[in-house]
Amino acid sequence: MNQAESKAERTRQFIVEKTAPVFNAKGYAGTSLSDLTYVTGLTKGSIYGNFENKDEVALAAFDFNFARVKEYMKGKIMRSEHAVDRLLTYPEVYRDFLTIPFLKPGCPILNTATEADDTHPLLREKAVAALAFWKKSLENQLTRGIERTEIKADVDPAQIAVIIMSLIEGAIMQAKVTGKSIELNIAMDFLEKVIKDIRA
Amino acid sequence: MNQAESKAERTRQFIVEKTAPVFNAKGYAGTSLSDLTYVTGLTKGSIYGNFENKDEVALAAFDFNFARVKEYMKGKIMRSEHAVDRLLTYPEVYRDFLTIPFLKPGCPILNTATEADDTHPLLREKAVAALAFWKKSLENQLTRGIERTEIKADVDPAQIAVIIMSLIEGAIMQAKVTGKSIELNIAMDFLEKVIKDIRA
DNA sequence: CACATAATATACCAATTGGTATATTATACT
DNA sequence: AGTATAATATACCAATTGGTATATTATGTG
Repeated sequence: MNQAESKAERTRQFIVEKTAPVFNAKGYAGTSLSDLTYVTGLTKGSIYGNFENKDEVALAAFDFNFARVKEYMKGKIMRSEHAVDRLLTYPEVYRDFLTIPFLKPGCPILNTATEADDTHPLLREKAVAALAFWKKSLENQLTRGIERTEIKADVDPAQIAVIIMSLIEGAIMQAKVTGKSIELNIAMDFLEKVIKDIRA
Repeated sequence: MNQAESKAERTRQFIVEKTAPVFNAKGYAGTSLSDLTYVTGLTKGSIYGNFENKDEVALAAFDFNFARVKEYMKGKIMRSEHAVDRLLTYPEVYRDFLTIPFLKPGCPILNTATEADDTHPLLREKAVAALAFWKKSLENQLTRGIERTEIKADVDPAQIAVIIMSLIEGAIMQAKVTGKSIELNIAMDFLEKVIKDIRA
Protein backbone atom coordinates (compact mmCIF):
# COMPACT_ATOMS: atom_id res chain seq x y z
CA MET A 1 0.00 0.00 0.00
CA ASN A 2 2.96 2.33 -0.56
CA GLN A 3 3.65 3.39 -4.12
CA ALA A 4 4.96 6.78 -2.93
CA GLU A 5 1.48 7.89 -3.93
CA SER A 6 -1.55 5.74 -3.25
CA LYS A 7 -4.18 5.37 -5.92
CA ALA A 8 -6.50 7.56 -3.91
CA GLU A 9 -3.90 10.27 -3.59
CA ARG A 10 -3.32 10.25 -7.31
CA THR A 11 -7.04 10.36 -8.04
CA ARG A 12 -7.48 13.19 -5.57
CA GLN A 13 -4.73 15.09 -7.30
CA PHE A 14 -6.24 14.24 -10.69
CA ILE A 15 -9.62 15.59 -9.62
CA VAL A 16 -8.08 18.80 -8.34
CA GLU A 17 -6.04 19.35 -11.50
CA LYS A 18 -9.01 18.83 -13.77
CA THR A 19 -11.55 20.81 -11.77
CA ALA A 20 -9.34 23.74 -10.73
CA PRO A 21 -9.65 25.58 -14.06
CA VAL A 22 -13.42 25.09 -14.01
CA PHE A 23 -13.79 26.54 -10.53
CA ASN A 24 -11.59 29.45 -11.56
CA ALA A 25 -13.62 30.12 -14.69
CA LYS A 26 -17.16 29.52 -13.44
CA GLY A 27 -16.77 30.28 -9.76
CA TYR A 28 -17.94 28.19 -6.84
CA ALA A 29 -21.68 28.75 -7.25
CA GLY A 30 -21.41 28.44 -11.02
CA THR A 31 -19.67 25.07 -10.91
CA SER A 32 -21.94 22.07 -10.47
CA LEU A 33 -21.17 18.49 -9.54
CA SER A 34 -21.95 17.48 -13.09
CA ASP A 35 -19.28 19.92 -14.24
CA LEU A 36 -16.90 18.05 -11.96
CA THR A 37 -17.90 14.61 -13.22
CA TYR A 38 -17.84 15.81 -16.82
CA VAL A 39 -14.38 17.33 -16.67
CA THR A 40 -12.86 14.41 -14.74
CA GLY A 41 -14.68 11.61 -16.49
CA LEU A 42 -15.39 10.20 -13.02
CA THR A 43 -18.66 9.62 -11.25
CA LYS A 44 -20.07 11.38 -8.23
CA GLY A 45 -19.34 8.33 -6.11
CA SER A 46 -15.71 8.52 -7.07
CA ILE A 47 -15.47 12.20 -6.28
CA TYR A 48 -17.25 11.85 -2.96
CA GLY A 49 -15.00 8.94 -2.09
CA ASN A 50 -12.04 11.27 -2.27
CA PHE A 51 -13.60 14.47 -0.99
CA GLU A 52 -16.03 15.26 1.78
CA ASN A 53 -18.17 17.53 -0.40
CA LYS A 54 -18.11 20.17 -3.11
CA ASP A 55 -16.59 22.69 -0.71
CA GLU A 56 -13.55 20.55 -0.11
CA VAL A 57 -12.93 20.18 -3.85
CA ALA A 58 -13.26 23.93 -4.33
CA LEU A 59 -10.84 24.70 -1.50
CA ALA A 60 -8.30 22.23 -2.85
CA ALA A 61 -8.80 23.66 -6.33
CA PHE A 62 -8.04 27.16 -5.08
CA ASP A 63 -4.87 25.95 -3.38
CA PHE A 64 -3.85 24.30 -6.63
CA ASN A 65 -4.54 27.38 -8.73
CA PHE A 66 -2.72 29.68 -6.34
CA ALA A 67 0.23 27.31 -6.04
CA ARG A 68 0.62 27.36 -9.80
CA VAL A 69 0.74 31.15 -9.88
CA LYS A 70 3.22 31.19 -7.01
CA GLU A 71 5.54 28.67 -8.65
CA TYR A 72 5.30 30.36 -12.02
CA MET A 73 6.18 33.76 -10.57
CA LYS A 74 8.90 32.36 -8.34
CA GLY A 75 10.59 30.80 -11.34
CA LYS A 76 10.58 34.09 -13.21
CA ILE A 77 11.62 36.20 -10.24
CA MET A 78 14.55 34.03 -9.25
CA ARG A 79 16.23 34.62 -12.60
CA SER A 80 17.35 38.02 -11.31
CA GLU A 81 19.49 38.88 -8.34
CA HIS A 82 18.98 42.62 -8.01
CA ALA A 83 15.90 43.46 -5.93
CA VAL A 84 14.65 46.00 -8.47
CA ASP A 85 14.98 43.53 -11.32
CA ARG A 86 13.12 40.95 -9.29
CA LEU A 87 10.26 43.36 -8.73
CA LEU A 88 10.25 44.36 -12.39
CA THR A 89 9.33 40.76 -13.10
CA TYR A 90 5.78 41.57 -12.04
CA PRO A 91 4.92 44.17 -14.67
CA GLU A 92 6.90 42.15 -17.19
CA VAL A 93 4.93 38.97 -16.55
CA TYR A 94 1.47 40.41 -15.93
CA ARG A 95 1.67 42.44 -19.08
CA ASP A 96 1.14 39.16 -20.93
CA PHE A 97 -1.53 37.98 -18.55
CA LEU A 98 -4.07 37.21 -21.27
CA THR A 99 -1.67 34.87 -23.04
CA ILE A 100 -0.55 32.80 -20.04
CA PRO A 101 -2.35 29.50 -20.66
CA PHE A 102 -3.17 28.43 -17.11
CA LEU A 103 -4.42 31.94 -16.30
CA LYS A 104 -6.99 31.97 -19.10
CA PRO A 105 -9.86 31.82 -16.59
CA GLY A 106 -8.33 34.73 -14.71
CA CYS A 107 -6.46 35.44 -11.50
CA PRO A 108 -7.62 32.93 -8.87
CA ILE A 109 -7.23 35.45 -6.05
CA LEU A 110 -9.28 38.10 -7.81
CA ASN A 111 -11.98 35.66 -8.89
CA THR A 112 -12.25 33.96 -5.53
CA ALA A 113 -12.10 37.16 -3.51
CA THR A 114 -14.90 38.89 -5.40
CA GLU A 115 -17.19 35.88 -5.36
CA ALA A 116 -16.56 34.60 -1.87
CA ASP A 117 -16.37 37.82 0.15
CA ASP A 118 -20.10 37.84 0.89
CA THR A 119 -20.97 34.21 0.29
CA HIS A 120 -18.36 31.62 1.24
CA PRO A 121 -16.36 32.14 4.44
CA LEU A 122 -13.93 29.29 3.83
CA LEU A 123 -13.04 30.33 0.29
CA ARG A 124 -12.91 33.94 1.43
CA GLU A 125 -10.36 32.95 4.07
CA LYS A 126 -8.27 31.27 1.39
CA ALA A 127 -8.27 34.43 -0.70
CA VAL A 128 -7.34 36.55 2.31
CA ALA A 129 -4.45 34.24 3.14
CA ALA A 130 -3.24 34.28 -0.47
CA LEU A 131 -3.23 38.08 -0.49
CA ALA A 132 -1.34 38.14 2.79
CA PHE A 133 1.20 35.70 1.41
CA TRP A 134 1.73 37.75 -1.72
CA LYS A 135 2.05 40.96 0.25
CA LYS A 136 4.55 39.43 2.68
CA SER A 137 6.59 38.08 -0.19
CA LEU A 138 6.73 41.52 -1.85
CA GLU A 139 7.68 43.17 1.43
CA ASN A 140 10.45 40.65 1.90
CA GLN A 141 11.87 41.40 -1.55
CA LEU A 142 11.71 45.12 -0.81
CA THR A 143 13.33 44.79 2.61
CA ARG A 144 16.06 42.62 1.13
CA GLY A 145 16.65 45.28 -1.52
CA ILE A 146 16.95 48.01 1.09
CA GLU A 147 19.40 45.94 3.14
CA ARG A 148 21.48 45.29 0.04
CA THR A 149 21.35 49.04 -0.74
CA GLU A 150 19.73 48.28 -4.08
CA ILE A 151 16.59 50.12 -3.04
CA LYS A 152 16.33 53.56 -1.47
CA ALA A 153 16.42 53.41 2.32
CA ASP A 154 13.34 55.59 2.76
CA VAL A 155 11.09 53.25 0.78
CA ASP A 156 8.15 51.81 2.71
CA PRO A 157 7.91 48.11 1.76
CA ALA A 158 4.26 47.85 2.81
CA GLN A 159 3.34 50.84 0.67
CA ILE A 160 5.08 49.64 -2.47
CA ALA A 161 3.68 46.15 -1.99
CA VAL A 162 0.13 47.50 -1.89
CA ILE A 163 0.69 49.66 -4.97
CA ILE A 164 2.06 46.72 -6.94
CA MET A 165 -0.81 44.44 -5.97
CA SER A 166 -3.55 47.00 -6.53
CA LEU A 167 -2.30 48.06 -9.94
CA ILE A 168 -1.94 44.47 -11.08
CA GLU A 169 -5.31 43.23 -9.84
CA GLY A 170 -7.20 46.28 -11.00
CA ALA A 171 -5.66 46.12 -14.45
CA ILE A 172 -6.19 42.36 -14.75
CA MET A 173 -9.86 42.78 -14.04
CA GLN A 174 -10.15 45.22 -16.93
CA ALA A 175 -8.07 43.13 -19.31
CA LYS A 176 -9.98 39.93 -18.54
CA VAL A 177 -13.43 41.38 -19.03
CA THR A 178 -12.61 43.42 -22.14
CA GLY A 179 -10.34 40.77 -23.62
CA LYS A 180 -7.87 43.53 -24.48
CA SER A 181 -4.48 44.41 -23.06
CA ILE A 182 -4.38 48.15 -23.70
CA GLU A 183 -5.25 49.17 -20.15
CA LEU A 184 -3.14 46.39 -18.72
CA ASN A 185 -0.12 47.62 -20.67
CA ILE A 186 -0.65 51.21 -19.57
CA ALA A 187 -0.90 50.12 -15.94
CA MET A 188 2.20 47.93 -16.25
CA ASP A 189 4.16 50.75 -17.91
CA PHE A 190 3.33 52.91 -14.95
CA LEU A 191 4.14 50.18 -12.43
CA GLU A 192 7.48 49.77 -14.13
CA LYS A 193 8.20 53.46 -13.59
CA VAL A 194 7.15 53.23 -9.94
CA ILE A 195 9.50 50.32 -9.38
CA LYS A 196 12.43 51.86 -11.24
CA ASP A 197 11.92 54.95 -9.13
CA ILE A 198 12.76 53.18 -5.88
CA ARG A 199 16.19 52.12 -7.16
CA ALA A 200 18.91 53.41 -4.83
CA MET B 1 -53.73 54.12 -17.57
CA ASN B 2 -51.40 57.10 -17.20
CA GLN B 3 -50.25 57.87 -13.69
CA ALA B 4 -46.87 59.10 -14.95
CA GLU B 5 -45.80 55.61 -13.91
CA SER B 6 -48.00 52.61 -14.53
CA LYS B 7 -48.38 50.01 -11.81
CA ALA B 8 -46.24 47.64 -13.79
CA GLU B 9 -43.49 50.20 -14.20
CA ARG B 10 -43.47 50.83 -10.48
CA THR B 11 -43.38 47.12 -9.71
CA ARG B 12 -40.58 46.63 -12.20
CA GLN B 13 -38.64 49.38 -10.52
CA PHE B 14 -39.46 47.90 -7.11
CA ILE B 15 -38.16 44.48 -8.16
CA VAL B 16 -34.95 45.99 -9.49
CA GLU B 17 -34.34 48.05 -6.36
CA LYS B 18 -34.87 45.12 -4.05
CA THR B 19 -32.94 42.54 -6.02
CA ALA B 20 -30.00 44.69 -7.13
CA PRO B 21 -28.14 44.39 -3.81
CA VAL B 22 -28.68 40.62 -3.81
CA PHE B 23 -27.26 40.20 -7.30
CA ASN B 24 -24.31 42.37 -6.33
CA ALA B 25 -23.63 40.37 -3.18
CA LYS B 26 -24.27 36.82 -4.39
CA GLY B 27 -23.55 37.17 -8.08
CA TYR B 28 -25.70 36.00 -10.96
CA ALA B 29 -25.18 32.26 -10.52
CA GLY B 30 -25.44 32.56 -6.75
CA THR B 31 -28.79 34.34 -6.85
CA SER B 32 -31.82 32.10 -7.24
CA LEU B 33 -35.40 32.90 -8.14
CA SER B 34 -36.37 32.17 -4.56
CA ASP B 35 -33.90 34.83 -3.48
CA LEU B 36 -35.76 37.20 -5.76
CA THR B 37 -39.21 36.27 -4.44
CA TYR B 38 -37.97 36.35 -0.84
CA VAL B 39 -36.41 39.79 -1.05
CA THR B 40 -39.32 41.34 -2.99
CA GLY B 41 -42.13 39.54 -1.19
CA LEU B 42 -43.59 38.84 -4.62
CA THR B 43 -44.23 35.54 -6.36
CA LYS B 44 -42.51 34.08 -9.37
CA GLY B 45 -45.58 34.82 -11.47
CA SER B 46 -45.33 38.46 -10.55
CA ILE B 47 -41.67 38.66 -11.38
CA TYR B 48 -42.09 36.84 -14.68
CA GLY B 49 -44.97 39.13 -15.53
CA ASN B 50 -42.59 42.06 -15.43
CA PHE B 51 -39.42 40.43 -16.74
CA GLU B 52 -38.70 37.97 -19.48
CA ASN B 53 -36.43 35.83 -17.30
CA LYS B 54 -33.76 35.88 -14.61
CA ASP B 55 -31.24 37.34 -17.05
CA GLU B 56 -33.36 40.41 -17.65
CA VAL B 57 -33.69 41.06 -13.93
CA ALA B 58 -29.94 40.68 -13.48
CA LEU B 59 -29.17 43.07 -16.34
CA ALA B 60 -31.59 45.67 -15.00
CA ALA B 61 -30.13 45.19 -11.53
CA PHE B 62 -26.64 45.88 -12.84
CA ASP B 63 -27.82 49.06 -14.54
CA PHE B 64 -29.43 50.13 -11.31
CA ASN B 65 -26.34 49.42 -9.23
CA PHE B 66 -24.05 51.18 -11.65
CA ALA B 67 -26.38 54.17 -11.96
CA ARG B 68 -26.29 54.60 -8.20
CA VAL B 69 -22.51 54.68 -8.15
CA LYS B 70 -22.46 57.13 -11.05
CA GLU B 71 -24.93 59.49 -9.40
CA TYR B 72 -23.21 59.25 -6.05
CA MET B 73 -19.82 60.09 -7.55
CA LYS B 74 -21.19 62.81 -9.80
CA GLY B 75 -22.72 64.54 -6.80
CA LYS B 76 -19.41 64.50 -4.95
CA ILE B 77 -17.32 65.51 -7.97
CA MET B 78 -19.46 68.46 -8.95
CA ARG B 79 -18.83 70.15 -5.63
CA SER B 80 -15.44 71.23 -6.96
CA GLU B 81 -14.56 73.32 -9.98
CA HIS B 82 -10.85 72.75 -10.33
CA ALA B 83 -10.06 69.65 -12.38
CA VAL B 84 -7.51 68.39 -9.86
CA ASP B 85 -9.94 68.77 -6.99
CA ARG B 86 -12.56 66.93 -8.97
CA LEU B 87 -10.19 64.04 -9.53
CA LEU B 88 -9.16 64.06 -5.89
CA THR B 89 -12.75 63.18 -5.11
CA TYR B 90 -12.00 59.61 -6.16
CA PRO B 91 -9.37 58.75 -3.54
CA GLU B 92 -11.35 60.78 -1.03
CA VAL B 93 -14.57 58.84 -1.60
CA TYR B 94 -13.16 55.35 -2.21
CA ARG B 95 -11.09 55.58 0.94
CA ASP B 96 -14.37 55.10 2.83
CA PHE B 97 -15.62 52.40 0.48
CA LEU B 98 -16.37 49.90 3.23
CA THR B 99 -18.67 52.36 5.01
CA ILE B 100 -20.75 53.47 2.01
CA PRO B 101 -24.07 51.71 2.68
CA PHE B 102 -25.18 50.88 -0.86
CA LEU B 103 -21.70 49.57 -1.69
CA LYS B 104 -21.67 47.03 1.14
CA PRO B 105 -21.88 44.14 -1.36
CA GLY B 106 -18.95 45.61 -3.26
CA CYS B 107 -18.27 47.42 -6.51
CA PRO B 108 -20.82 46.27 -9.10
CA ILE B 109 -18.32 46.60 -11.95
CA LEU B 110 -15.68 44.55 -10.19
CA ASN B 111 -18.14 41.88 -9.05
CA THR B 112 -19.88 41.60 -12.40
CA ALA B 113 -16.69 41.69 -14.46
CA THR B 114 -14.98 38.89 -12.55
CA GLU B 115 -18.02 36.64 -12.54
CA ALA B 116 -19.32 37.25 -16.04
CA ASP B 117 -16.12 37.38 -18.07
CA ASP B 118 -16.16 33.65 -18.77
CA THR B 119 -19.78 32.82 -18.13
CA HIS B 120 -22.35 35.44 -19.07
CA PRO B 121 -21.85 37.41 -22.31
CA LEU B 122 -24.67 39.89 -21.70
CA LEU B 123 -23.57 40.78 -18.18
CA ARG B 124 -19.98 40.86 -19.36
CA GLU B 125 -20.97 43.41 -22.01
CA LYS B 126 -22.60 45.55 -19.33
CA ALA B 127 -19.42 45.51 -17.29
CA VAL B 128 -17.31 46.39 -20.32
CA ALA B 129 -19.60 49.31 -21.16
CA ALA B 130 -19.50 50.54 -17.56
CA LEU B 131 -15.71 50.51 -17.58
CA ALA B 132 -15.66 52.37 -20.89
CA PHE B 133 -18.06 54.97 -19.51
CA TRP B 134 -15.98 55.51 -16.40
CA LYS B 135 -12.77 55.75 -18.42
CA LYS B 136 -14.29 58.25 -20.85
CA SER B 137 -15.60 60.35 -17.98
CA LEU B 138 -12.14 60.45 -16.36
CA GLU B 139 -10.51 61.33 -19.66
CA ASN B 140 -13.01 64.16 -20.13
CA GLN B 141 -12.20 65.58 -16.72
CA LEU B 142 -8.50 65.37 -17.50
CA THR B 143 -8.83 66.97 -20.92
CA ARG B 144 -10.97 69.73 -19.45
CA GLY B 145 -8.27 70.31 -16.83
CA ILE B 146 -5.57 70.57 -19.46
CA GLU B 147 -7.64 73.03 -21.51
CA ARG B 148 -8.23 75.14 -18.42
CA THR B 149 -4.47 74.98 -17.67
CA GLU B 150 -5.23 73.39 -14.33
CA ILE B 151 -3.44 70.22 -15.35
CA LYS B 152 -0.02 69.92 -16.96
CA ALA B 153 -0.20 69.98 -20.73
CA ASP B 154 1.95 66.86 -21.16
CA VAL B 155 -0.39 64.66 -19.15
CA ASP B 156 -1.89 61.70 -21.01
CA PRO B 157 -5.57 61.51 -20.05
CA ALA B 158 -5.88 57.85 -21.06
CA GLN B 159 -2.89 56.93 -18.94
CA ILE B 160 -4.03 58.71 -15.80
CA ALA B 161 -7.55 57.35 -16.23
CA VAL B 162 -6.25 53.78 -16.30
CA ILE B 163 -4.04 54.36 -13.25
CA ILE B 164 -6.95 55.77 -11.27
CA MET B 165 -9.26 52.92 -12.20
CA SER B 166 -6.73 50.17 -11.63
CA LEU B 167 -5.61 51.44 -8.24
CA ILE B 168 -9.20 51.84 -7.07
CA GLU B 169 -10.48 48.48 -8.26
CA GLY B 170 -7.42 46.56 -7.10
CA ALA B 171 -7.54 48.15 -3.68
CA ILE B 172 -11.30 47.67 -3.32
CA MET B 173 -10.94 43.98 -4.00
CA GLN B 174 -8.47 43.69 -1.14
CA ALA B 175 -10.51 45.82 1.25
CA LYS B 176 -13.74 43.95 0.52
CA VAL B 177 -12.33 40.49 1.03
CA THR B 178 -10.26 41.31 4.11
CA GLY B 179 -12.85 43.63 5.60
CA LYS B 180 -10.04 46.05 6.43
CA SER B 181 -9.16 49.44 4.93
CA ILE B 182 -5.40 49.49 5.55
CA GLU B 183 -4.43 48.57 2.00
CA LEU B 184 -7.21 50.72 0.57
CA ASN B 185 -5.92 53.73 2.48
CA ILE B 186 -2.36 53.14 1.34
CA ALA B 187 -3.48 52.88 -2.27
CA MET B 188 -5.64 56.00 -1.99
CA ASP B 189 -2.78 57.95 -0.36
CA PHE B 190 -0.66 57.05 -3.34
CA LEU B 191 -3.40 57.87 -5.83
CA GLU B 192 -3.75 61.25 -4.17
CA LYS B 193 -0.08 61.91 -4.76
CA VAL B 194 -0.34 60.83 -8.38
CA ILE B 195 -3.24 63.20 -8.95
CA LYS B 196 -1.64 66.13 -7.13
CA ASP B 197 1.41 65.57 -9.25
CA ILE B 198 -0.39 66.38 -12.51
CA ARG B 199 -1.40 69.84 -11.25
CA ALA B 200 -0.11 72.53 -13.61
C1' DC C 1 -70.66 51.30 -11.95
C1' DA C 2 -69.42 48.02 -15.38
C1' DC C 3 -66.08 46.09 -17.95
C1' DA C 4 -61.87 45.23 -20.37
C1' DT C 5 -57.32 44.67 -19.38
C1' DA C 6 -53.29 44.76 -16.72
C1' DA C 7 -50.96 42.80 -12.77
C1' DT C 8 -50.28 39.24 -9.58
C1' DA C 9 -50.79 34.68 -7.37
C1' DT C 10 -51.39 29.67 -7.49
C1' DA C 11 -50.13 25.41 -8.77
C1' DC C 12 -47.73 23.01 -11.48
C1' DC C 13 -43.59 21.25 -14.76
C1' DA C 14 -39.24 18.76 -16.10
C1' DA C 15 -34.53 19.14 -15.17
C1' DT C 16 -30.86 19.67 -12.14
C1' DT C 17 -28.91 20.41 -7.73
C1' DG C 18 -25.77 18.39 -3.92
C1' DG C 19 -25.47 14.22 -1.63
C1' DT C 20 -25.61 9.05 -0.15
C1' DA C 21 -26.20 3.89 0.50
C1' DT C 22 -24.92 0.08 -1.68
C1' DA C 23 -22.98 -2.70 -5.15
C1' DT C 24 -19.00 -3.63 -7.89
C1' DT C 25 -14.23 -3.55 -9.20
C1' DA C 26 -9.36 -2.65 -8.63
C1' DT C 27 -5.38 -2.66 -5.56
C1' DA C 28 -1.92 -4.10 -2.38
C1' DC C 29 -0.11 -7.11 1.11
C1' DT C 30 0.64 -11.96 2.96
C1' DA D 1 -2.78 -16.62 -5.73
C1' DG D 2 -6.10 -15.38 -2.28
C1' DT D 3 -8.06 -12.14 0.42
C1' DA D 4 -8.97 -7.88 2.93
C1' DT D 5 -9.59 -3.39 1.85
C1' DA D 6 -9.47 0.62 -0.79
C1' DA D 7 -11.44 2.91 -4.75
C1' DT D 8 -15.01 3.59 -7.93
C1' DA D 9 -19.61 3.07 -10.10
C1' DT D 10 -24.62 2.53 -9.94
C1' DA D 11 -28.85 3.87 -8.64
C1' DC D 12 -31.21 6.34 -5.95
C1' DC D 13 -32.89 10.53 -2.70
C1' DA D 14 -35.30 14.92 -1.38
C1' DA D 15 -34.85 19.63 -2.39
C1' DT D 16 -34.32 23.24 -5.44
C1' DT D 17 -33.60 25.13 -9.90
C1' DG D 18 -35.61 28.28 -13.70
C1' DG D 19 -39.81 28.59 -15.93
C1' DT D 20 -45.00 28.51 -17.33
C1' DA D 21 -50.18 27.96 -17.93
C1' DT D 22 -53.95 29.29 -15.72
C1' DA D 23 -56.67 31.30 -12.21
C1' DT D 24 -57.52 35.31 -9.52
C1' DT D 25 -57.38 40.06 -8.24
C1' DA D 26 -56.51 44.93 -8.94
C1' DT D 27 -56.62 48.90 -11.97
C1' DG D 28 -58.05 52.42 -15.01
C1' DT D 29 -61.51 54.08 -18.39
C1' DG D 30 -65.98 54.99 -20.76
